[in-house]
Amino acid sequence: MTARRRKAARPKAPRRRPRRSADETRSEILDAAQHRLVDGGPDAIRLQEIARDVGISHPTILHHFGSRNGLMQALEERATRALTEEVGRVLLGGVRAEEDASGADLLDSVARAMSDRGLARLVAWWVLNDPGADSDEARRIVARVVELIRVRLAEGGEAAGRRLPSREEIAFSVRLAVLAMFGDALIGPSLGQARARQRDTESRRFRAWLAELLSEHLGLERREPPA
Amino acid sequence: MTARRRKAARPKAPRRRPRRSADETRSEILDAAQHRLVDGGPDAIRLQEIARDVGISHPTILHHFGSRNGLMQALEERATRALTEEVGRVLLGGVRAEEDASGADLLDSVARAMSDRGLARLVAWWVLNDPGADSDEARRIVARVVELIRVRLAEGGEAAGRRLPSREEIAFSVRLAVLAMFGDALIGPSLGQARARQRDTESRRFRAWLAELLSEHLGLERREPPA
DNA sequence: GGGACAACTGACAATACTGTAAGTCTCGCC
DNA sequence: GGCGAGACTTACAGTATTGTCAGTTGTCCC
Repeated sequence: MTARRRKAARPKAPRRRPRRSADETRSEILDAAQHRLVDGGPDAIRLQEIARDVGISHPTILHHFGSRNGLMQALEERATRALTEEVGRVLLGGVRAEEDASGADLLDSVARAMSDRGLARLVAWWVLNDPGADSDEARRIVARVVELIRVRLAEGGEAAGRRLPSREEIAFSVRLAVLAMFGDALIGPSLGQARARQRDTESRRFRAWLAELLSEHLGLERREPPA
Repeated sequence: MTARRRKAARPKAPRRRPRRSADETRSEILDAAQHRLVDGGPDAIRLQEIARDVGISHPTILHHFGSRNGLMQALEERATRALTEEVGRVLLGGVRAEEDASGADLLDSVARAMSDRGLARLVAWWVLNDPGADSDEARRIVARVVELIRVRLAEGGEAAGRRLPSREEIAFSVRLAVLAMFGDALIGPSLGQARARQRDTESRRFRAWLAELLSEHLGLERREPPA
């Protein structure tokens, strides 16, 4: 009675299956996983459900990522890279391109990445799951941003003969901006005083206000492009 | 072969068991659950482990809370109440008691509640798990704080003949402070530029800096108590 | 064309977790 | 002292989820 422990998979309906490349599938799996993570909470990452979303069977996920943990790690890596690139793009692009990418636009970009693309939730999730985590990546980005701002302040300040804020002061400003956008994406709407309809407007006003506050504090207010 | 589906629990060693009151046990269970949630991540709430922490069997938890969900709900309720009380205590007490509870102390209190007691993590967890959540409680607290500050500004401002900031401006300031403390508790250390040893000092400096920034902006800087 | 490699699958195993049943023991109360 | 309520336990059921196995099929390359 113990024989035949396994039954072979039989070709039920040998339907022609279009096959994707490994990278393509991996990417789709990651997309689905991220989607679920972002709007379903941490418990929403079930291999079977992700598989269903993508239209594959769940062992395929294991085939590609080795284990559930492997999937999570891949997800984290990909998102970190995306975040880094986003920040780099926004900052380098935004700051250099136009003369006045002052404050508000920059904050808006970061805010969009944080909330629209679920970055804040992703980050929050990692932090919760891995309390001791300590991202050198983030530190490095902040450091770079601080230097960028310093350079810009030096350029603009010379002409006006203003005093240059200390590195710490700049670092604190950046930290504040990041924390505010991060927190805003998570709990901002619950803190707003406007009615539900106008939360978005309120958030935008808040960002503008913050940008103004910081520029003012750092002495970065170069307004009125030559009319 | 189908009889005797259940075996009665037999008195293995009729050890004298000291019995706690229901409230006591409930409270201990909640403590353990919160502890696990705060420093083990969202997946760390397992009935069996909580039961082990407390020194009871897991059905006892179900006996007291009905279901796992019931436990979570109770946890949320208790923490919300604690938060509300904390904020109220700090604000009403802190603002009224001494003349100069200005900014920094207040931020420190909130920060302590957020990080030491794991409130930030708790909140983050709820937000992640319940994306649509929208806390009226939080909104109400913010509103109350705004009014308090307004009153205080009006008192101090009359003498100095300063212009009173708009409600929105105050609201934004409060929002910023809350977001900053919330975010700081979660990802602050990963953003700091100091080496690991001095993160605490850096955080404190950051709070002081923020308090200064906000007081200045709101025109709340009444320094130098009569020497 | 044929062979190797890898994408992919269905069936199953193993495990872990929540929840239930039924009974024991303690305490407060009359 | 007896009794009822409820705190608490053991044993078990049910189910969901990750992971394994062995096999099939498409694709690339010679």
